[in-house]
Amino acid sequence: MTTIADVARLAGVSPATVSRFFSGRPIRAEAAVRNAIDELGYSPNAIAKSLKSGRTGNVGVIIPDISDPYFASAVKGIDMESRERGYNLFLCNSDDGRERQDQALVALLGVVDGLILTPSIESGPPPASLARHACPLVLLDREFSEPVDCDTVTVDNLAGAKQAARYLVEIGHRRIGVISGPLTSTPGRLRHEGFIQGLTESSIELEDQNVFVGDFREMDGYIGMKHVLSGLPPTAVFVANNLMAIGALRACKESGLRVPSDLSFVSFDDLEVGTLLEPAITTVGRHPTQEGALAMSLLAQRLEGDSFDAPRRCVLETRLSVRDSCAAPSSGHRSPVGIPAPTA
Amino acid sequence: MTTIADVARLAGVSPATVSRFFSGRPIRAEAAVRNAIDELGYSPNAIAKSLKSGRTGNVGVIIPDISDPYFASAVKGIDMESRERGYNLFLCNSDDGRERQDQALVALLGVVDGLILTPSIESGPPPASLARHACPLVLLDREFSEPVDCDTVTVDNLAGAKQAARYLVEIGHRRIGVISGPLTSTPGRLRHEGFIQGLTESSIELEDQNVFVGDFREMDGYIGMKHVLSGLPPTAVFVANNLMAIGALRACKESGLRVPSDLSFVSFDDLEVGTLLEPAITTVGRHPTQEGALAMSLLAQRLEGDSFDAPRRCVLETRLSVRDSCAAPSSGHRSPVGIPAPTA
DNA sequence: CTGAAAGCGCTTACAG
DNA sequence: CTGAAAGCGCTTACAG
Repeated sequence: MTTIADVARLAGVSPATVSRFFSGRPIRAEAAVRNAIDELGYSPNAIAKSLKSGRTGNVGVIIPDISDPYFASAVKGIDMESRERGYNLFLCNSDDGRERQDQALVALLGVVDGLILTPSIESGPPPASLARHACPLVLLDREFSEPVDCDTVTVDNLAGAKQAARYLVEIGHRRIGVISGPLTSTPGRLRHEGFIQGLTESSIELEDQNVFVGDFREMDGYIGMKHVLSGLPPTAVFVANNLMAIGALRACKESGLRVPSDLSFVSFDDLEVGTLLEPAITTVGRHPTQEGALAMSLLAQRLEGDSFDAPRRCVLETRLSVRDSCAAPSSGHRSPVGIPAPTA
Repeated sequence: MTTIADVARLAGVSPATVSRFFSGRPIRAEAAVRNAIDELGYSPNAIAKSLKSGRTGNVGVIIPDISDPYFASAVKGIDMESRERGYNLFLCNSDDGRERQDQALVALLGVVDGLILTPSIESGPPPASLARHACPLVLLDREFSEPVDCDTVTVDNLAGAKQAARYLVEIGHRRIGVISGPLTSTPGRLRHEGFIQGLTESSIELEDQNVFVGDFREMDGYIGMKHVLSGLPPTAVFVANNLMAIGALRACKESGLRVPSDLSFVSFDDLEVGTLLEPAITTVGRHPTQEGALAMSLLAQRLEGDSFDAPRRCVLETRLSVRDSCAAPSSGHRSPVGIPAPTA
C-alpha cells in the first residue's frame, strides 16, 4: 500500500504538503502532487486519518432487524438525512440480541462519530461501552430500561394503541383479542397498556385466552393468532406490529377465516405491500422515514457542537388509517367494508 | 478518553503488558491490570488497534437498496455467516447510484478487511479506489461492466427468465408483455435476453408496445404495467424483479384487472408477503439468504489466506415456483388456477 | 513474562 | 506556502 510519504517523495515535497493538498488548502506544487497521486494510485488511509483527527465522518446505526419494514424505512430516512449532511452511514444488525448489539456497539464505537441505536428487546441498562466512549447517541423507537442521558425519537405508542381499541369498540366489538410485543420493550409494553386502557374505558376486559405476548416477529404473530383462535374466537384482533401482523394474517388465511367478515383486524405499523392485500389492513400508522430523518438530524446537531443542551425527547403522533379490514361483528353476511356499523 | 498508558500507569506495568493482556496472552500482573481497566472504564481504541495490526475484524457490504426484500434477505445470509466467523458487518446503501457507491466504498475501505458489493446499475468499470486498496472483494447479484478479478455470486438469470417464458407459452399465451430491469445491469440484461430467447424458441415475438424497461424499483413496475396495458393488453406479463412486481400488481389492481383471469403474471424473485397475496404469485425463485451466506464464506476464505486462488464464479440455479397467478388465456371465465391449459 | 523503543499512516501547531 | 517534528493509541519484534 502506498502512503503519503511515497507521494511526497515522488512529488518532491514533504508529507505535510500532500496532507494539506488533500484537506483542500492551496499548495504551490499542486500539479506535481496530483501527478504523483495519479501515478501511484494513492488514496488516503481513513484509519490513520481519523486516529489523528479524532473524526471519522461516519455515523453508525444499530437496529434489531433490517428486514422489518419499519426499520428498513427508518434507515432510509436516516440515510437520506446523513447523506445530506455529509456523513457516511454504517448499519449493523443486532438481531434483537443483547450480546450482538454490544458487539456491534464496540465495533462501531471505534469508527464512527455518532450512533443511532434501537436497543434490543431484553435491553436492560445501557452497555458499559457506551458510557466509556463519549460518543453522541440517539435512541430510536425504543429506550433502555434505565433512562439514559441522550436524545430520543419514539412515537406515542400508548395513544396509538388506545385509539385502535376505541375504534374496535366503537364499531361494536366486545370480544376482542390482542397479540402484543414483548412487555420488556417500551413499544411492546406501551402498546399493550394503551390497548387495554382503551378497552377499559368501555369496561371491556380481555379474556386470558385472547391475549398473546409475542416477540414482534412474524412467527409469533402466526402462533399468537392460532392461539387466540383456538378458543372461542374474538370478533376482532389487534396486532402490535407489522411483522406479527403478517404472521397473524397467514394464520387467518390458513384457518379459512375471512377478514373482516369473520374477524376484524387492526395492526400497529403500516404493512409494506399492505395496500395490495385483500382486504387492505387498517393500521395505527406512523412515518418511519421521518422518524429516521429526525433521529439523524438530532445526532448531527450534537456532532456539530450542541453538546451542552439537555436531552431532547421527541414523541411523534400516530394516526389510525382506516382501511378495509374491520367491520361490525356479525356472523352471517359480510358487512359493508370500511363503514363503521352502529354500536351494538 | 482513557488510553492504554493510563491503565498501565495505574496498574504499575508497561503499556505493552496491558496490550498483551488484551490479546489474551498470560501476564503476571493480571489482577492489577484488570482492576485498573475496571476502575478507569477503559476499552481499547479500535482505530489505533487496526492502524497497527492492519486488521479490523469488520466486513463491509454495499447494496443498492435495503428495502428491496431480495437484498434484505441476502444481507441476512451475509450477516449470519459473518457472525459465525467472528466478523462484524457494516452495511451501506448505495441507492443504486454510482457516486454514492463510491463514497461508501472509500469510507468502508478504511475500516474493513473485506467487502461484498452489488455494483450500482450504471456501474461502468470498477472504481479506482478498489484497485488501489488490496481489499478482498466479492460481487453479489451483479457484476461490473468490465470483468474484475474477484469472486462472484450470481444466479442463472438467463435460464430463469427463459423458463418463465417457456411456461407462459406452454400454458397457451402468445401476446406477452415484459417489464424488464435496466439493460445496463447484468441481471436486467440477462433476464431480458433470457425471456426473449424463451419466446423465440416458439417463434413468438414481443411487440414494442408490450416491452418496458424500468429501473428495478416499484414505481417503474407501476409505470411499466400502465404502459403495457395502454395498448391492446397482453394476456400475460413477466416482471423482472420483486419491487417492480409490486408496482405492477398495484397498477393491475388500479385498472381493475384480475389476475390470472384477465392477465397472467410471473415475476423474477419471490415476493415478500407473496403468499399472502390473492392470488399467490408465480415466480422465478431463488435463495437470497444462501446467496448472501455463500458470498460471505467466499470472502472469509480470501481473508484467511487463500489469496492465490483464481476467482471463483458461482452461478446458482433458479426455480420456477408455480402458484396461482397464471392461467390459460381466456376472456370469458376464470380457468382452473395453477393447472397448465393445453397449448393452443 | 516484561519493558523500552520503534512504527502503523496521517495531521497539525511551530518556525520559517 | 512549506518542512521538520511530535504525536494520535496501539502493537510487536527485540533484548532481557
